[in-house]
Amino acid sequence: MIDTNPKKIEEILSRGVEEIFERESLLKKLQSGKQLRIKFGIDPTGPKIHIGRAFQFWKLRDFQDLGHKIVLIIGDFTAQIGDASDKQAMRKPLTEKEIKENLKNYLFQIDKILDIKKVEVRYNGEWFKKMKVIDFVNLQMIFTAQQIIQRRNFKERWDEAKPIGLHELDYPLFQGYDSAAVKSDVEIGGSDQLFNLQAGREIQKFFKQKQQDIMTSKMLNGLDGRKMSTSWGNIITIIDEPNDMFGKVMSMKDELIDEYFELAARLTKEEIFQIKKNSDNPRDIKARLAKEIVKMYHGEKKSQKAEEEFNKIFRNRELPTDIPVFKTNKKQYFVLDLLFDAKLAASKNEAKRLVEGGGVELQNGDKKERIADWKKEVNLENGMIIKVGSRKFVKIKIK
RNA sequence: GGGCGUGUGGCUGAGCAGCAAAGGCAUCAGACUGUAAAUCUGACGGGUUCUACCCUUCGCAGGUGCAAGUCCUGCCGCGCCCA
Repeated sequence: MIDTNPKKIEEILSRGVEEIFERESLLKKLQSGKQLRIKFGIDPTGPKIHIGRAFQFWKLRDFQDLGHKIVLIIGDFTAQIGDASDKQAMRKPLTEKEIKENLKNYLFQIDKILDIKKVEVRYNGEWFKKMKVIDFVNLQMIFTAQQIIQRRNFKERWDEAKPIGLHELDYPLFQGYDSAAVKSDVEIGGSDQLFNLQAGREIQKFFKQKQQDIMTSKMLNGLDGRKMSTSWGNIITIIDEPNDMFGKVMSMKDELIDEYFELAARLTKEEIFQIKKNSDNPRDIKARLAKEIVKMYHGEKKSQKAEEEFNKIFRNRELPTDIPVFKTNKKQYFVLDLLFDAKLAASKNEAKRLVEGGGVELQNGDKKERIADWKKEVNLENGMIIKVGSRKFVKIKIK
């Protein structure tokens, strides 16, 4: 029932892995043939899972495929606190309503990667909501203030005199206590989670449990090479539309290709080697990577289509398959009003800029006309296409 | 409770009383191409009768100036230090 194939185990312990404590112990556990409890905690803080985080779920999937038990901790309680990992500033606590909403979306997305029916899903409110204050204080006694504060991102904020919420210091305790509550054998997380994962080991020790082994994964950088972050807009989420997903991969920096092959795709080393052998043009390698990533979340067919669509629009500069339609009953239109009304520009000033920059083109059949004068009034015809930049199109429909 | 400091456009961060407000990042357009990459160029609050004019912005509310992001007063938020 438990797969102990050495090759698979080796893959699990190496691919995309940053650190393991204790490696020997974990290896033995995996070889033992016993079913392990693999803990993974998520705070339903944002609505979407990006492909960087998805890597960790794929890692869990590997464990699941070997027959181990995935214990997914939903931090409905801790989400109200806010983890300090990876944060330079305090995080706003979420309301219960937001948490519920996020959670629903989360499970739907996780199901794309894990077999959710086989996962043990636990909410940490289950134990925290009834924890007594005295028990919590006891938990705090396991650590000294120095131990907690020395953690890098606390230290940095401390040194820079930036605010650190007192409650934030408790976060590692809560996450660590989760491990004791579910008696986990292994916990995985991002490399920014190392501190929290280790707290789990300490707390398990305190409760005289066997200490979990911990594994941290490498962090996938965003498309521009900076840290992935929703606010940077450099992420790909696993529910992005196929075309979007494909395009985003194509737009990433060339230097990131290897990283994405390792963390965002599931191809074997041999396959990757082959791809690189076939072409040394980054465009082609990226296209191959993009296709693979889209396939993981949308399947072979849609992935194929996304590639065709991409080539159509950007390589051959043709029109996309689906063009939004702008319905109107006016046949004469001032360009600025047209762009504004068709939502191709957020304001008339912006429309003006676009025209002045030479980014606006009208297409009617084979006739193409670049609009250079923003005062111009144009005659509309059914089926006419307005093109703004290289990727915004609108088709005119006259009522 | 006391002292000091701080609050600027999507973010960051300058700003001597005459600025729609430097720089950086992000964004958008153009050229180029291997692509929505890199590089270069330009734009980047809104509106209009459009090389000009008008309106709205620099935590909030008042005040002094012909003129205030810039000075004064009072609030509010945030930070540090002392208690």
